[in-house]
Amino acid sequence: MATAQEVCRLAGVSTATLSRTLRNPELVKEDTRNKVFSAIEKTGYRPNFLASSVKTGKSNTIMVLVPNLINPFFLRLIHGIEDAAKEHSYSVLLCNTQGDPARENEYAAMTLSNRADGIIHLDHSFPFSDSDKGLAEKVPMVSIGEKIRADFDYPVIELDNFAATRALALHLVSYGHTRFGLIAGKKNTRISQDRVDGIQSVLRSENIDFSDDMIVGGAYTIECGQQGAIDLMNSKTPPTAIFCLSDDIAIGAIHQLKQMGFRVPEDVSVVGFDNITASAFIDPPLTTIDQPAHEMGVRAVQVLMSQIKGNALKRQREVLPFLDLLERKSSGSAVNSVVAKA
Amino acid sequence: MATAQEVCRLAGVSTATLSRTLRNPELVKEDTRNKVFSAIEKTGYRPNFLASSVKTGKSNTIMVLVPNLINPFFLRLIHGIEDAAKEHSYSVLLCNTQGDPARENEYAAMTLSNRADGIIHLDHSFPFSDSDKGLAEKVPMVSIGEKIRADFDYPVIELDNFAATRALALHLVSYGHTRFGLIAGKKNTRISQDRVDGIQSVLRSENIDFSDDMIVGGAYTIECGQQGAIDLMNSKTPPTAIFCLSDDIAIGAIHQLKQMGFRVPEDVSVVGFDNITASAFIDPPLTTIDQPAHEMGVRAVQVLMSQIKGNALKRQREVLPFLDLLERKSSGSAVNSVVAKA
DNA sequence: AAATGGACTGCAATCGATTGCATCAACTGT
DNA sequence: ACAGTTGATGCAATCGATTGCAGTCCATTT
Repeated sequence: MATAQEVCRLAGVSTATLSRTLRNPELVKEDTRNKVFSAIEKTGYRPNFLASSVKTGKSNTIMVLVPNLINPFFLRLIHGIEDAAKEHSYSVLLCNTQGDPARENEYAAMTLSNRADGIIHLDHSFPFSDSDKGLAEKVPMVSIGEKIRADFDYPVIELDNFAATRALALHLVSYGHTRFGLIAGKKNTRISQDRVDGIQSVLRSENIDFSDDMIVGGAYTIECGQQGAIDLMNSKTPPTAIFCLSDDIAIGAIHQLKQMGFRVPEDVSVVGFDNITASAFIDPPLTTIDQPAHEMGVRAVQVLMSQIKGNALKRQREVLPFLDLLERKSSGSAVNSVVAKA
Repeated sequence: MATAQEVCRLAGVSTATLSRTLRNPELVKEDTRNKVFSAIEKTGYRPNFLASSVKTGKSNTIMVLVPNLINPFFLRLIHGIEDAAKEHSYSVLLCNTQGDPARENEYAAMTLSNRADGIIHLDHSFPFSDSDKGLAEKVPMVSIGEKIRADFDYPVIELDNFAATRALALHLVSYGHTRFGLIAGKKNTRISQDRVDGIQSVLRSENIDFSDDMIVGGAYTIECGQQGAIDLMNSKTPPTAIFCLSDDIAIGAIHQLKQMGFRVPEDVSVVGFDNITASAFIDPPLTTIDQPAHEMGVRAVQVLMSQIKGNALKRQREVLPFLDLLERKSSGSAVNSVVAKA
């Protein structure tokens, strides 16, 4: 690779002019510029990204902390992040924390050594260790999903989970369901709470009982959906309709219900959350909430970039509306359910 | 953030000793080391990653070029890559080329400016533009899947596609199938060719005809699987068994076949390729080939690291065996197929 | 006691850019 | 014709590390 010196010698200019030609062309006279460009062309010179980064103190990189690469919802988020980052000439460092706090912390600490200019955080924990907390105060960060640490100032991009599950609940109530179950991803998170609250807000006004023991689950996985279906259907009052807090959970639940001899939706209705690609193609196609995943990723980058540029944060929470309730075939009337008759 | 100077002043040492304490501790006397460490602790100092990278010329980053973030198979690969990279203290720059050569080229060129030390390439094209080709010769690179440019020296990690589809074909033949269709991802690629050859090697020895017009498709997507099923079932001699070259394709095909009134596997058997998580949970559960995706990612990193460290390449192609033929419920006997009778 | 050698440590150059300041030429206005 | 601008360029310091070389100190050898 040609060095800057060679280019400069060939073009008959100083390194200062070389640098200006590339970064602030308007400061350089046109024919000088052309000389420089043709010298660059001839030598195949590329400015060393690392060197300019040391000097400017910006790595033009954002770090994405993701708990796993299985949940298809994260992929749509990452896709959005990637697109938006590219728009800003930023690169994306993908960090799979595997839900491990130590690993998460290790990655997050990399921002403290200029490895990245900011963090987009998809996990529902706090990525910095206590010892780094003080230092972390200056690291631009935005969370997607929910915010854990109230004592720490960073913005969050979230979905209007309350409204989304309200829509789902209204949908199921309109079919005449009165016995509900719910399979959660992570329990005791704000997301889960908001979603349960959304459901309750509908059921209460309909005087339908929905108690905590009808909430099972604990992971956003297919396997969790299977186990959740087993638990719910074996309870004293098995539900005729099941809210699944992700499409993966719903896929597992439907699979298990069929395995157990229940028809979906004739005996049990199942609704999901996320709208992953596969959910339109399972049997029956899944009724679900379409999340604006790509847009959430894009917004996260925008907010982060504005932090990186040093702007004050305008809003601490940004709540996006859900896109749509997709009514497909996994939900329907409860009148002929063998479960209800039992 | 504390600077190196402060740490040095506090510890009463030079920056040289600071650096050595962190990078080559064995060169520093123990009590000096301790003084340095406690000064680091006190100040919260972190060495600037960018600065050390300029000096060493290594960015400790590998770039992963991926055509999309939809195909779940890529995710397992990326997972493996990430794990292995972390093992080597390397970070992963995720670059979504979206199948666009311009975008791909733009990313690849970043290695030329020390943005990354090497490339792992999951697309089936050649990431560098012709003008960069000369420069690219020195960039460590490894491809996963297949190699496109014969004139360019870089290693490939591939699956034994031939053996895999042979296993699938033997499986289907043992059920008595004689009329086959195939829905490909990208046609005219080495992968597709090898897979078709594997099938042919079985069918020829059974004297079963399998002509090119029974090969449809063109993308590794669910939608392509749907369209492929339509095309195949509307042909003059519709097949009783369909090879799908990815699980996503198979999911689309099965969905479509059911839509068209065919039973799977009673009328038409469908087999997939990849073993993504969802494929065990669709109806019917998919017979498929389990690819060692994680391991392929890991191997790719190992080979790349050895290139980065300057070792000569030992093998140009590394062919991994497939893990398993998972016989599930989407494939079965052809005797009662309405398709065969028609 | 002098010489040898090994273990530590510091000085200062270096990596490859960016950028404030100085310089110089050309142009403007009076 | 001359002072004052303006525009374009170069000089050299700087970013924050790493590292070759040289110097110091102390223990060992003869």
